[in-house]
Amino acid sequence: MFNRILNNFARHVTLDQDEADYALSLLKYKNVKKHTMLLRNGETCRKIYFVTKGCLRLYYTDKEGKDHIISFMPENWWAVDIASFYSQKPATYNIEALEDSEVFELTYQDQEKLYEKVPKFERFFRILTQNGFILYQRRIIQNLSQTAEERYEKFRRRYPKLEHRIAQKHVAAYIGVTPVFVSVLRRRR
Amino acid sequence: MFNRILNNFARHVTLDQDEADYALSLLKYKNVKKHTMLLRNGETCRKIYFVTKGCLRLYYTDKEGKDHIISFMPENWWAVDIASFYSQKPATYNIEALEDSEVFELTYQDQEKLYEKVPKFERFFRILTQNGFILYQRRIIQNLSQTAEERYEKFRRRYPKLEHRIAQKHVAAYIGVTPVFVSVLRRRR
DNA sequence: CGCGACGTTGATTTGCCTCAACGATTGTGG
DNA sequence: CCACAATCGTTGAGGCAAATCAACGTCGCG
Repeated sequence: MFNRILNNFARHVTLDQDEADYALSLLKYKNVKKHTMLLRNGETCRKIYFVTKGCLRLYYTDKEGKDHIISFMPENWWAVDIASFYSQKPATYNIEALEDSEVFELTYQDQEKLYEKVPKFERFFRILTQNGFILYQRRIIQNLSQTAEERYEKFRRRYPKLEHRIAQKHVAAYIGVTPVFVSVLRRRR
Repeated sequence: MFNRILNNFARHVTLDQDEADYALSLLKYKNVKKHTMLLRNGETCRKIYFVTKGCLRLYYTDKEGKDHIISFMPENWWAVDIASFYSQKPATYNIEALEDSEVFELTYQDQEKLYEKVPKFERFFRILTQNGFILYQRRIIQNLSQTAEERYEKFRRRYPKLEHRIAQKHVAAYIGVTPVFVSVLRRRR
C-alpha cells in the first residue's frame, strides 16, 4: 500500500526506517470517487496529494466558463495548487478526480513538521518543484511553437494510454483546442 | 553596487553581515555588451546570473530556426537554464543580452558552497524556483485561453516599459505571434 | 555612404473556431 | 431495470484570427 509513495521518495532522497515511518505517519489515505472536487478555486489549498490510483486534473476556469488544464495527475504524481498551498491564501485553480482514485494527503502543517524533523524533505519537494518548473518551460515552448496536431502527439507521449481513460474534452482542454477540433484531429490519422 | 542584489536577497531571507559578505564574495561582476551570448544551447550552464542593469532573454530555437522566448530578465531578475544548471548537462536554451548589461555571476560550485555555509540560501533559491513555477503556470493558462492582443497587454504589465527598450520581434517571440502581426496589433490601438 | 536588419502594409491562405444537427453513451429517477 | 434526459463525440458549413508572402521605407552600423 505504501510502496508507490516510498518508491517516489526514493527517487530523490534516501530515508532510513524511522524517517520513512515518520513521513508515512503524517499521510492520510483517501478514496475519492470520480468527479470529486479536491480543491475549488477560492478555497485555500490545505493539502498536497499523492496519487496512487486513478487520475486527477489541475485546471483553471476562465471568465467565460471554459476550462484549461494545467496538468493531469495519474498514478505517482503529486497534485497541489502550489501558490495557494505555500501562501495559504485562496486558490485560483481547481483539482478534480477524473476517475475513481486513491490518494495520500499531507496537510500544510504536517509538511512543516516533516521539514523540521526530516530536513531531507525540503530537498525532496524542492526537486519536485524544480522538475515541474522544467516541464512547464517546455510546455510554454510547445504552445508557442507547435500546431495542435503536434501538441496532441506530445500529450500522448507525456501521458501514455491516458487518452483512453479520460474524456476527449479534457484532452482538448489540455492541448488548447476545442473538443470539436480534437475530433477532427483523430479522424485525420 | 551591491545594493540591488542585497535587496533581492532580503525579499526572501534575512542575512547577518557575515552571511551577506560571504555571499557577495562568491559573486563576480561582469559587463556584457548587447548581443553577447551568455549561454548557447548544447553548452552546459555553469553559472546563474543576476541582472543589475540592462536585459537578457532566455529562449529556445526550434528546428526551423525560429526563436521562442521563455522569459526576459531585466534588472533584478535571475537568469539560468535551470535544467542544465542543476544537472550540469547540455542546455536546451540560450541566454543573450538584449542591451548593454551588467550582471553578477554565481558558479555551480560556488552555489554549492553557499548552500553548505549558509543553508538559508537553499530556501532563497527554492522560493525563486517556486515563484517561477507559479508564473509559468499562469503563462500556460494565458497561452491557452487568450488572444494575441490580450497576451500583448499582459506582456506590457509584466514588464513595464520594456517594450520600448527591445526589438518588436522579441515581443513577438514572447507572446507567440509573428513580428508582422505585432505590427498589426500596434496599429489597431 | 551603403548594406543588412527591422518594421510596415496589403493580398492571400490556412488553422482552428463557432454554430448547428445528429448518433452514441452515460447517468438517473421512477 | 428500464426510460428518458443529459452529456459527449462526430460531422459539415461558414467565419475569423493569425500566418505567409511580398514589396517597400527606415534606421543603425561598419
